[in-house]
Amino acid sequence: MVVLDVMHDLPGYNTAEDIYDAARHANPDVDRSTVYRTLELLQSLNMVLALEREGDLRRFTLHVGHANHFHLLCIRCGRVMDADKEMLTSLQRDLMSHHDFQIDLGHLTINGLCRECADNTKDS
Amino acid sequence: MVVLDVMHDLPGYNTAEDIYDAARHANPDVDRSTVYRTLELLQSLNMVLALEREGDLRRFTLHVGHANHFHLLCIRCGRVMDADKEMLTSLQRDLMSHHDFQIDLGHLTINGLCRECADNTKDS
DNA sequence: GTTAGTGCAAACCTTTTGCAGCTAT
DNA sequence: ATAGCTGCAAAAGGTTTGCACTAAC
Repeated sequence: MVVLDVMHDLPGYNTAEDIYDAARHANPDVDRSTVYRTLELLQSLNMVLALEREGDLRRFTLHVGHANHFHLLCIRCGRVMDADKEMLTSLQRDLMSHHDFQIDLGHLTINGLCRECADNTKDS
Repeated sequence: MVVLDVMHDLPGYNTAEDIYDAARHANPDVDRSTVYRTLELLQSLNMVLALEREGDLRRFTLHVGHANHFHLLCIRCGRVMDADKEMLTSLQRDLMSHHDFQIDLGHLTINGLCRECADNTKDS
C-alpha cells in the first residue's frame, strides 16, 4: 500500500494532508478519501497512531517498536520525543491506588516544553 | 454573559454545541458564533479549559479552583476526574533530567480507564 | 460472482469570518 | 462618534460518505 510506504518515509507526525501529498507524489491517482480510509484501517490495526493537539490538526505516525515508550509533545514547536515508560511506574501506582484509574499506556502523550522552547520562553 | 451562566450549570465537559443549546434555551437569540467567540475569550482569560480527545469533539469546562489538579479522562465513558499534581513530582523530575522536558502542568490530561470501565472491560 | 478497495464528487459538521447593526460609553 | 458585542449568513477546512467501477479470489 502506498500509504504505508510514504508514512515510512515521512519523519515524525504528519497530517492527513501531508500524507496525501506524499502519496500523490508516489502515485498521482491516490485520492484523499483513500488516505483517510487507509489511515483509519491502520489505526484499527494498531499500526498507526493518531495524535491530537489542541489548535492543531490530527497527526499520524507509524506505530512500530514504540512498545516501551510514551510521547512527549512540545506545545511550542510540535516536536515529539519518546520517553521510557518506566518513568511512569510510580505515577501509575499512585493513580491506581488513589483514583482506581488505569493509565492508557498505549496512547499516552504528555504536553510540555522541550529544552529549546523552554529556553526561548525564558527570553521573552 | 449567558455563556458563563449556562456553563456554570452544565456539569463536566461539554461541546460547543451543548453550550450553544443550553445558551439558546436561556436566550433564544444567542448565536453559535457568539458562543464560539465567547469560549475563545474565556479561554484566553483562563476561565475556560478546552479538552481535545481523539475521535471526539472539543469540549469545554469552567476552569476554577483547579489550580492543583490535573485531569484523568476515561477513554471509555468520557468521565473526567481530578488528580493531585503532587503525584507528578517524580515524573516531572525524571522527564526533566532525562529529556530536558518540562511538563505543561496547566493542561495535563492523562487518558485511561476509570474503575467501572476497567471492570467492564475485564468482563468482555 | 462476490468481496474488497478505489476514484470521484458531493455532503457533512465544526468552526471561523465578514459585515451591518445595536448599545453603551 | 467610537468601541465592543452581537446576529446573521456565508465560507472555510478537515473529514466522511454514496456510488459506480475495477481487480482479485
